Amino acid sequence: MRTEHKQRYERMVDDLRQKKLKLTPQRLAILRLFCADESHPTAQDLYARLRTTFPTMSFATVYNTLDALALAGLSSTLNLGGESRASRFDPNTDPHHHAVCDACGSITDIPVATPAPAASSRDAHALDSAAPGFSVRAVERVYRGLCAACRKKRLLS
Amino acid sequence: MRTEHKQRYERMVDDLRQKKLKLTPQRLAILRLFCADESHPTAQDLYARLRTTFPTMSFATVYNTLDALALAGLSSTLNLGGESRASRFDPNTDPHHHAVCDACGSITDIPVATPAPAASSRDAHALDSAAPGFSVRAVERVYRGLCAACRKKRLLS
DNA sequence: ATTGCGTTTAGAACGATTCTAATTACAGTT
DNA sequence: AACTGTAATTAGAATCGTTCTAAACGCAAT
Repeated sequence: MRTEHKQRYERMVDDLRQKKLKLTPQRLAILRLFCADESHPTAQDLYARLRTTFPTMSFATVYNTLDALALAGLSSTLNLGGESRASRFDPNTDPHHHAVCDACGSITDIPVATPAPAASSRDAHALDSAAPGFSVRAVERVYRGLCAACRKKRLLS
Repeated sequence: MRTEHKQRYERMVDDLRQKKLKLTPQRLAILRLFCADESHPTAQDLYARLRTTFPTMSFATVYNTLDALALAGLSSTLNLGGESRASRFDPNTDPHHHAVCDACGSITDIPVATPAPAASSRDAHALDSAAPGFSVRAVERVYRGLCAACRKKRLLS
């Protein structure tokens, strides 16, 4: 786990270096926080935590850095609606789905189960019938429901 | 097709009546536009078209009406990111997925292919391993890529 | 040490949505 | 058909998340 985060961090730093982008202390701090964060934080979340060590940090810097990572394919941006309309940022580049809790908004990564060929061929057919000529680049799946903790709370009340 | 839209409209009107909500001319106009619109319009889209017949229509009215429908389960709200961050509204209550064009932002409904039991059991297992105790209410799937028209344009340039 | 250009900063601007307080008008009652 | 309670509409302000701006700054190549 810890090593996985470290690898993420190193891939991110390497990418900035390769692209001749500057390794500013602000950027490195953002990367360090972000690559170890499984909670799919908002820009606000990161900003708030960064301000404790960089009192002058600006929102633009957070967004700029996250944009650079997304452009490099080292992170992605999730728009899942719900209470807050804020984007959630995801440093996990392995193929995965998301389980989103209706009550608390928590997001959990779900590794993809390699699909049965029969199922995927049926899906491909449905897609081609409804949207002929559409070329798929990526498929996203979101499970909506209640996480274990919120389900428990709901049963009590 | 036409009858399908009419049925949607009637379900919407019936629901408002049952809930003792008032059938104002503004609401009826919104329903008429919306239930026949396959383009997954934004609130802006609807507002702009409604203003031609209701020059005094307010945004709040559009949002209020769409909220009422969503609450009744007669429509849903899509947050798909992309260029504009505006929500897209969907009057189709049949189970379906969405194909979203990266270039033009168009959204196409894809009816669900009934999944192979083997595949869905594998998915359930992956979900339960990664998010134990999560109770699923709904599953959303989004295909990202290029629609036929945008793919064609891209090949030419 | 110098210097060029990418970065950061604070704050303004922006787009989408929600809220507010005052006005209007539906629909049930007489 | 007039009356009335209450929900709905309106214009505009407020809010939230995000992007832009122009000036100051500082990394890294020389």
